[in-house]
Amino acid sequence: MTITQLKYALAIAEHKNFTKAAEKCFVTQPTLSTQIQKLEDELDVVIFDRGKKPIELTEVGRKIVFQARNIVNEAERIQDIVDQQKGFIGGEFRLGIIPTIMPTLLPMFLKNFIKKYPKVKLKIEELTTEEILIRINDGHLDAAIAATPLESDNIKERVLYYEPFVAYIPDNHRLRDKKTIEVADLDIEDMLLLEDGHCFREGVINLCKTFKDQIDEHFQLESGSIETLIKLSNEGMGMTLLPYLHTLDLKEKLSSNLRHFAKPSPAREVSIIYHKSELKMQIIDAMHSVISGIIRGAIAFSDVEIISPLSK
Amino acid sequence: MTITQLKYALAIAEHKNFTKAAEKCFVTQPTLSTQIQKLEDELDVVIFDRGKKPIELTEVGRKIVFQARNIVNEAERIQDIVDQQKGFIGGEFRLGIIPTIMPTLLPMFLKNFIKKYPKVKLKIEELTTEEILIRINDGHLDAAIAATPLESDNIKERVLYYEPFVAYIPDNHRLRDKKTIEVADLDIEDMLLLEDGHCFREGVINLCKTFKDQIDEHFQLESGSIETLIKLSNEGMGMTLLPYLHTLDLKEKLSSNLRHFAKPSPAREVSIIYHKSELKMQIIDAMHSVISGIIRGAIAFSDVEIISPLSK
DNA sequence: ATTTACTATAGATTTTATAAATAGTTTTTA
DNA sequence: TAAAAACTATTTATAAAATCTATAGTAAAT
Repeated sequence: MTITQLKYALAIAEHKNFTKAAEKCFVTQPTLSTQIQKLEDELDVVIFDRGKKPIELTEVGRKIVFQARNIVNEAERIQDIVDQQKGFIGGEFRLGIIPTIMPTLLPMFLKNFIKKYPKVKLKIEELTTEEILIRINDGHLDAAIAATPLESDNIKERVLYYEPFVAYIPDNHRLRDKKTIEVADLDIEDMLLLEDGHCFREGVINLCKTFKDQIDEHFQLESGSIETLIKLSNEGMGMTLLPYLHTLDLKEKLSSNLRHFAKPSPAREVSIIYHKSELKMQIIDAMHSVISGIIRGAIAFSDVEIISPLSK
Repeated sequence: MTITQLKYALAIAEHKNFTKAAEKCFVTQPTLSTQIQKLEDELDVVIFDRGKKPIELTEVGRKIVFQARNIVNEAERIQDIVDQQKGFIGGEFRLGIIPTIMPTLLPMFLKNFIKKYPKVKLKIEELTTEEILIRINDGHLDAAIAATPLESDNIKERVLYYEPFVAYIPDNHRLRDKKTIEVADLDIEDMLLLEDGHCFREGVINLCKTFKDQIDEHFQLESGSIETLIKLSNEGMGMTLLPYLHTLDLKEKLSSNLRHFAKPSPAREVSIIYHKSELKMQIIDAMHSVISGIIRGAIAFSDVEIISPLSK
């Protein structure tokens, strides 16, 4: 049994296809066939049921592949140990970001990061929180940026910043003339909410949920949903709440519709999250420090005192 | 990086000597030299400091070897998964037993066990609890039988039985004429205690400790210390306490000196303990069931109601 | 029935692991 | 301090393996 064989088995289990898995492993298909056969012979069990199309794992195969994932992960940590020793920050780093954070945060930190850590090959993907959790667990993502807390097993969180919500209030809305908004002013009946807007806590959560299905259908299909939210609001569907960073690049005409909350402002917690194994921790640390620095700058321009809904 | 290379590194780290490690790995010394060099070249770090005699691990080498232990352990679990799937109970199984359990328990279950599970190659070693914990952690033991609870991290316990203590009271002792003994009758001043006799709990623990150093010097050096204890008792050094199973094969002359405790009798908890990774769990299960069965038989002949000091 | 989409097998080639012999080190001993 | 002992590293040869190319085999889809 070799680590290579286990990697091959993982690739086949993932793609359910020898040929595709071979490509991903940068070897030919017969190589996989023979290596998997050797592994099966050595263990004297059948791992893959080639009878079914697409290929399926046998019962014991599933257990073996699960364990193979552990072994390969642990093996990769050796390189991690070496990198840490050398103070080397580099290699491939796959980062997931949720849609409502992606467009505002990415332009802010990306240049900085690749300048500071040119040896890191960043692969960034826009994914939903749900997809992110799956991919961190199966090893397809090294880390992600998402709204927290998630309280997911196996996943650790490290807070990057708290992003206040800002009310967007169109013409003719009953709250239009208020200078600052109170949480108590909010009426769920005339408010458009983003899926991520579930962070109010103190009792608003349940109200949000009544809107959630509707929101999923209308906005969740594309990443630019916050733009859509603003347009719907402009067309009289109600007020809405925007994450603070999104309000920074609104056109002047639209930004006149913004109303900040009275302090303490409700906010969402944004964290970098990663597997508990803490693989590639140096890069995660690096990214944390870069983003924290950038955000400190962005917040400095604002007049918003950020208070987390989680802090007492 | 291969699993083989990691195993070689582990062997060298353990024996601090390429030549000895090579023997243990059943390869020649140049094989180890070249494989370790390949590993070091691939990772581009020095793992072993050959300058020192005996060989030492470098700082990063220590971390790598620690991680290698993980990887190799996880890799061995693949075979474990396969065995479990096949219902196969076999392979090498290294069991540690503490001195005061070894001579009585081993003859009782060994024949039974090897008859029922002939494919298991048992390697049994008599070790102190301390040595056992070290060896379970470093992977040199698969399991052990010891007095519990130990509350050691990384180690799980599964109770096999509760073994009552029986008082051994020589001629002319003040308790000689009592039919049954109470815990309250015990006077630490005239009692010889075995190191393992620290299981009284309810306040006796501290008293035992006053004797511990003395006991270490006199009896702990050899496994037959209980015999010595009886002899010392016979020579007027005081009464003593014996684990129940030891009293079963005392000569008739000596067994007349035994006095059972009034129920509930103080007892020691004896468990099979193993690493939390639960490697070779099928064999551990098998051993547990064999020993439990045997003990149920042995206890049936006794008139001793067994009540644990831990049960309320 | 034929094509398509795979996986398995065979034979050749390259790479790798290992052994045997030996050279090079350091430490111990006389 | 010279010789021996106790090691590890290097060299060369060999056996084993991993991999490739080409092709055969097999099941599903058309």
